[in-house]
Amino acid sequence: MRLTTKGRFAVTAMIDVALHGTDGPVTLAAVSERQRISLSYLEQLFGKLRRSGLVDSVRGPGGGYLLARTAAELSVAEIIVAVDEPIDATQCGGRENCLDDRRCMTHDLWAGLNNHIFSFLSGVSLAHLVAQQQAVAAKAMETRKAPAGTKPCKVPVTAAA
Amino acid sequence: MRLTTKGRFAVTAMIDVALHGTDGPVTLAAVSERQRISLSYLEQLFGKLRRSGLVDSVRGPGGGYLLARTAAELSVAEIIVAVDEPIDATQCGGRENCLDDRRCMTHDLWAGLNNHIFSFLSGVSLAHLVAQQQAVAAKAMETRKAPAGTKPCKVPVTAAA
DNA sequence: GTTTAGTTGACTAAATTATTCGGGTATACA
DNA sequence: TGTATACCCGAATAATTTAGTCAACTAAAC
Repeated sequence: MRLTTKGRFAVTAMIDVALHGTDGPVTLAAVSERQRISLSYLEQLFGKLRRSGLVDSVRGPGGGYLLARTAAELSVAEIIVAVDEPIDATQCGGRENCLDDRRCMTHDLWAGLNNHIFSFLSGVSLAHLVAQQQAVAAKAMETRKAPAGTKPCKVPVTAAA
Repeated sequence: MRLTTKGRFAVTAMIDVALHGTDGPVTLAAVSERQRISLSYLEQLFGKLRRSGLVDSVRGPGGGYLLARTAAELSVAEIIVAVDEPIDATQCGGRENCLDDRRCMTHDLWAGLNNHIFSFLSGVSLAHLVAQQQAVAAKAMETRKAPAGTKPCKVPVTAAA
């Protein structure tokens, strides 16, 4: 389990698809413009997401990508695993020879920690993130009368379009 | 919160110090040999760990590094944060201008997820990892009579020196 | 049959990770 | 006082990953 910006891009894009895919496929061009992620990079990421069975693709005009399951059934862990390289995890696992004690210690140690993180992220669904975000947006709408400019980056009231 | 092999190296090295630092400082040369991590890389990592107050250093002959606190008081989260770059986290937070709705959505979204992961890893102490590993080692010792060679990478019985 | 949009692969640039090198400084010890 | 040990520091480098670009191709709608 690795956590980099690559996985973030993937999750962000998936949330975009979840939000905008309610009535038909979402084109990567649209995601690219909204999320400011390069189109070709998205193509790479969605190629992996598709091969992992997380999204379905529709070709031709009016086509695009759709979630293969509901947002509630798609976990953050799945998305990150799909786009991140298999990760050699522990240098000794398999091909590499096991040099000495400590090496193996590291192996088991990280395998255990990986499991923890993985199971944690498996419990976080796309729907959960969306709901959380919408709650923040709703809260921001109520406190809109607060002095403008206090915080440059704030969730706009039109977020959940 | 980022999770890469860099953080793993740091945690692995810290565990090595925890295990071998019971009676005096541990030299990076020893850690380097045991964990097969390049000495200079360790120096870089421990420079950060020291500046973050996670380890204390002793110079001169017989010197080395010691945990600044007990293993139970050192969390995995602290170690990873210490060695990983500050991480720009969200492209819009501060310097960057907030282009549109979605940009900010990503911001809050990841900030939330970061908090989750961070608090989770904050609950995992160095002592916890060591204990977990020793439990595995103890178990391996009992089942030592199993046919040799079934699993090339196994925790040796002499691990908890 | 033209346009839309996914599909694929190769190629490049930038960033990060990992390593190497070459010097320093503080301290124990003889 | 000298010398060896081991931390300390910064620069340079190689390898890998991330991010972006380009070009050609395929499937489907109209």
